[in-house]
Amino acid sequence: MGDVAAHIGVSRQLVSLVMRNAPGPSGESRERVLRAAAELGYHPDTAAQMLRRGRSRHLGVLFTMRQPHDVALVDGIYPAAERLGYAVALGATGPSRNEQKAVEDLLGYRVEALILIGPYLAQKGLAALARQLPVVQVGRRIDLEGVDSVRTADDHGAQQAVDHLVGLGHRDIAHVDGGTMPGATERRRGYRTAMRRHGLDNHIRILRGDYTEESGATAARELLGDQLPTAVFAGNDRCAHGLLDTLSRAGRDVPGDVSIVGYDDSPIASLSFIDLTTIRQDAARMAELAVQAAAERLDEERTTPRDVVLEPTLVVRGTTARR
Amino acid sequence: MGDVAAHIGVSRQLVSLVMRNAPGPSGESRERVLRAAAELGYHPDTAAQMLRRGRSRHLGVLFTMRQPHDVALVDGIYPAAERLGYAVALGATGPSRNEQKAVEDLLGYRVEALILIGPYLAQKGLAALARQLPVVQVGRRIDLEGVDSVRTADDHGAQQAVDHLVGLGHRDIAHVDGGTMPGATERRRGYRTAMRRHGLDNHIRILRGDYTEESGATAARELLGDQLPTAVFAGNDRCAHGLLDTLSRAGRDVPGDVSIVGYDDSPIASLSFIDLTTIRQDAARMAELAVQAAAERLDEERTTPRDVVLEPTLVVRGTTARR
DNA sequence: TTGTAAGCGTTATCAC
DNA sequence: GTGATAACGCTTACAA
Repeated sequence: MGDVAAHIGVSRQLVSLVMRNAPGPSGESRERVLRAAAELGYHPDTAAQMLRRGRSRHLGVLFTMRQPHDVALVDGIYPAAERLGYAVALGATGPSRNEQKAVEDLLGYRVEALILIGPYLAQKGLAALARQLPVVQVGRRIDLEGVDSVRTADDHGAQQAVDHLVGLGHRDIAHVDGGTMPGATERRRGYRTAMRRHGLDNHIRILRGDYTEESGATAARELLGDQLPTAVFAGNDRCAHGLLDTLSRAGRDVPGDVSIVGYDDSPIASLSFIDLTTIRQDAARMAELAVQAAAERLDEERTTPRDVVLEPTLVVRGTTARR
Repeated sequence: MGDVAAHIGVSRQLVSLVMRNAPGPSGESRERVLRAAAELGYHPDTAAQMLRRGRSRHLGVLFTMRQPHDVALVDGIYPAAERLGYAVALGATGPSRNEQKAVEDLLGYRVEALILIGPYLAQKGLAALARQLPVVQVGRRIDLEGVDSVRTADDHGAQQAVDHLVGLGHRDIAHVDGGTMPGATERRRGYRTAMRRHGLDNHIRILRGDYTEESGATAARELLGDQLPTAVFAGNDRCAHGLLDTLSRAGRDVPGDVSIVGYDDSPIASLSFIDLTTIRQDAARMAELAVQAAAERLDEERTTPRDVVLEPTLVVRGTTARR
């Protein structure tokens, strides 16, 4: 910073004011400083800023890059955070890096709040975390002091899926669930509720799965070996994809023989050769609400937990048809 | 840090020594300090460390979360960096965040080198960047002062694909290329070379594509409407997937009617219902070499550019068969 | 092992 | 608008 100031013969604090565009400097000075900064390739040192300001104005985001829906969420978090004056620190988890480690790194950066996408932190660890800083869990409900959740009404989503299928004349509707994945319990519950509501109690059939293509494929094989339902509601789009491909390959026509509904409306759902009927979660909006929840705790001192629930919407494409 | 020291009645610098496990403190002190730190939920402030140390010991990683292969690279970078004493700062690019912005953020964190995965920074911007800090581009060749590249011998990979197909008796082999995506030029060249080497010059047939499923689907439709080759070498696995599904759906059997080879050996390739013959790029190794290249510039003062090239390997699965 | 002191790049607060 | 000065939390060097 000193270099920039020296280069155009002004004070360091003028440069400082301009760089964080604070009020004061005249338009002319602004321009001179910015030009000089660009010329010298100067960027303010974020670490020094954080230190001096006493706050980082950073939001930590924990994510796996595994689910397309999670990727969409991360995309949405950047602009939302920027609008509220926050920067984003990413912490990836994966085979070589567990949640614990990622969280510790983020705490080291003094992020002011944590947005958890996907990863399943144990309840105990979460509670401890939430005592240190606001935590927002995206995708599943958390009932803990200091933790907000932003999610989709997954039970409604599941009901929409079933209603849609029943409306098409299906009765024999199976569900490949998401096991312990975020939202899976609610989707399972919604499926059961809707089936009962339609008087299809004895058609309820739930296969264990998770949110991967392989679980869909496994379920498809099971259904083929047993008795094929006329429709399947999958735990998410990836699972639906596995179902779809495995059934097709086995000579079953989708949607001629079997209808399939996915969940998420991730990019794969709209691929021309998948063209999956699915339940849409609005990732951009969820990201926005997650950031907002964090900001409310940080800037408006909210302390009572919030559980923000969005309504999902049915997106009808080509994998469902009249029975 | 003062709190921790006060809490157990020791000096701040003892705590400092323990926290970064420097030699000196006795085993007993170590334990007491660590226990106290855990109890108080204390983590050293990374920003303050960076500032005082005068270096960040951070590697900036620019990535899109779009390609599975890129995700695998990010996974590999973490452990590799850790081994060499570096931390990782992630900069995601996507629809809402361009490379420019992501790079500036990383520079603000004073990352000591930049590892570029996937994103296609313009040559000019790259050259300017490389004057400020070491840059490692993963996935494609860059011939610039200050820029290293780590990539797979994509031309060899393409040749392996063609050789494999020719070995199975195929002659009419098309290639759906990756357009301007990283490595696509080399894969195209390798395809041409191998076809010529086998005397199949007049069977050379290249369809424009990119590294998405949709481009594979489009190419498949084109091939179906024109004249179906007996084998297709796709630009990458995602493209192969689009080809595979679209052809299957059109009633063509893979590999009965058409053989398909992908590229990357990403997770989708090994899905049971895709089971794609493909060319494997060793992402973990590439990540390691990328980190190593950066570390060499940083720790061993290497200044001459390096272009590290790995040999890919053919992975035979179920989408290729004797003609 | 401990204490003392300096300094990293920035921002904040003065008085000018 | 400038200039001087302190402070953020930590590491490092040196002496005790």
